[in-house]
Amino acid sequence: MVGTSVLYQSHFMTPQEDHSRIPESDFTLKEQECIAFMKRCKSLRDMKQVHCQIVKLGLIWSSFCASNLVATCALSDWGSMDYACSIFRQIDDPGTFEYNTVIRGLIKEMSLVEALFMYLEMLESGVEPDNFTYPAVFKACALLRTLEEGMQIHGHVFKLGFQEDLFVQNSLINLYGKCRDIRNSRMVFEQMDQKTIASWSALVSAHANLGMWSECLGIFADMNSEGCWRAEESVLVSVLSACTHLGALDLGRSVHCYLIRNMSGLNVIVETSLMDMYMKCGCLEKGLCLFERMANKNQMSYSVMISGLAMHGCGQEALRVFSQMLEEGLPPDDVIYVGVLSACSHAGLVEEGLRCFNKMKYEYGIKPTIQHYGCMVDLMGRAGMLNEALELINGMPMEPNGVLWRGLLTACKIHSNVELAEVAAKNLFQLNSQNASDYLTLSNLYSKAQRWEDVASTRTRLAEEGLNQEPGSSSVEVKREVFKFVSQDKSHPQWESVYEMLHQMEWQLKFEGYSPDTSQVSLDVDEEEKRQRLSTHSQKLAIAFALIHTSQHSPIRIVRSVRMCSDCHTYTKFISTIYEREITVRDRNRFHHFKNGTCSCGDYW
DNA sequence: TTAGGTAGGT
Repeated sequence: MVGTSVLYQSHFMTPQEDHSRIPESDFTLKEQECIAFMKRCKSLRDMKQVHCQIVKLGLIWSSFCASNLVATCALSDWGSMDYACSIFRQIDDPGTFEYNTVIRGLIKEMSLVEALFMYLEMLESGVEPDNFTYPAVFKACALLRTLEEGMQIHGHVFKLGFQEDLFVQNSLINLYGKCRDIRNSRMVFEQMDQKTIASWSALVSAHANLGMWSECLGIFADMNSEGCWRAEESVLVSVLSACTHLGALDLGRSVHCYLIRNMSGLNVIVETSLMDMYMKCGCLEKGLCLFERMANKNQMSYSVMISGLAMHGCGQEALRVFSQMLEEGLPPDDVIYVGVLSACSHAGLVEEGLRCFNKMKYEYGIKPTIQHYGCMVDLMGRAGMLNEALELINGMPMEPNGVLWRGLLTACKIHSNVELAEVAAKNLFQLNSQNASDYLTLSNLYSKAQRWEDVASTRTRLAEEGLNQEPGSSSVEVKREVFKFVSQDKSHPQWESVYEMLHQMEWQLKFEGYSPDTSQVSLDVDEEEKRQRLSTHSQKLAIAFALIHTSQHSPIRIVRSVRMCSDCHTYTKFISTIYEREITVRDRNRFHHFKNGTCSCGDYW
């Protein structure tokens, strides 16, 4: 039974109107009419009118009507949880449906803890949950990332025997996924008799959330092989994200083809992920083309485009897109400014970068984060403003992290400044950096300065710390297969033909005027040994392999695990002319596009 | 008689 206090708050009825009980046998027809009216409500005001009618007709005594009233108020977009709860609280004997509705309503307005308390109240009141209760409760746990409570409630599911309900299982996959418990997420999935697109989707998202990109693609392949291949945008967006992170351009392209064939139009999220995938897989033109054709660009589409252009070294173009965004009235945020500042840094646009940094702080009131400072240290460092970069670090309102000191150390390497490099390295090592490459960078600097004793002591310290440098690698995609090479690699079955090819290439390079820059080899070995080591850097092996196995004029795409040495850079420029190939190299930070003897970075990287 | 899971892109 519902009391009357709330009802009289309505503007549409007065206390003197009678709402005496009508016989239950007359409920059905009038109930249906009231429910039909509820469904037509477009606002809380409409709802209050229907509510009055219900009271006037005496139907408020019908638990079906009262339940629907609570449900409509709790779950409609225009609804009000306060109103829904006030009706709910006046129901004498709320049952499972009423509790389920209120729990869902609370989750809808993100009152997640309250939703869990409502579930507890339900249990304490002796109202038995059903298979509709748990998907909602697990959703609350998933959003709160509360694994412990989620697991306890999973126990209730077993106790009540809902463990085989499809919706309960799907919500559990999601719960464990969100709580980073991938083992249990998979276990629930594997124990399911029947799997729907939502089950696959939840499992793909669980892996995507953890950055398990290869597994994500594996699940997607299983999903297809089990005949569950349907246009489900959310799954495809996760798959595109995996392609982006792994550089799996071919799969990304096939997802794009599928979307074009099967969808009447693409929404902004799908378009943005496609654009991101193309840009990060090296297809700048394709990304730009998608961007230009997008009907509705939002802040994130601009952000993806700006950071994509930054990675490709197109600083001016990134700044143009940024201005376009501001002209369209979209406000910049801190993430977009990371893209803008890194665009300036990669393209050597020092003045623009400094101007943007100040504008961000003073015009838009965005407080610089450590990422922004990282970009600025990079920007100044690359441009040779090493003391200014150090000053910026020292004046930061927060403690500098390893990324910043590493940025300064790399800049010192570029500009051969051993003194400042020692300052950067000292700070970096104090942060307990477990990165062997930092020691090697310092050692390379000492080697360039021919300070062999310091080279030896740095390498000894590296050994003492027990750090192993994972060898830098270059991967190349040939006929849909990825081949990975490390320096001086002879592990590939065809290594002899690769080395033969390298030999032939060297002749051509010599003829064209290339001479190896042996200063890039930081070992105290003779000149011949240095040349030999230099000629078998992983990138060169990957290029030789690609030249053997790909058709004439076809582009070569290489993914490096570490930054390119300047000799490999020069070498690749020569190769792009001699063999008339476009070569794209992606390292951790950016792309280099080699064509006709030049590189898109303009030799600034 | 009422309802539910997945929902993504920097």
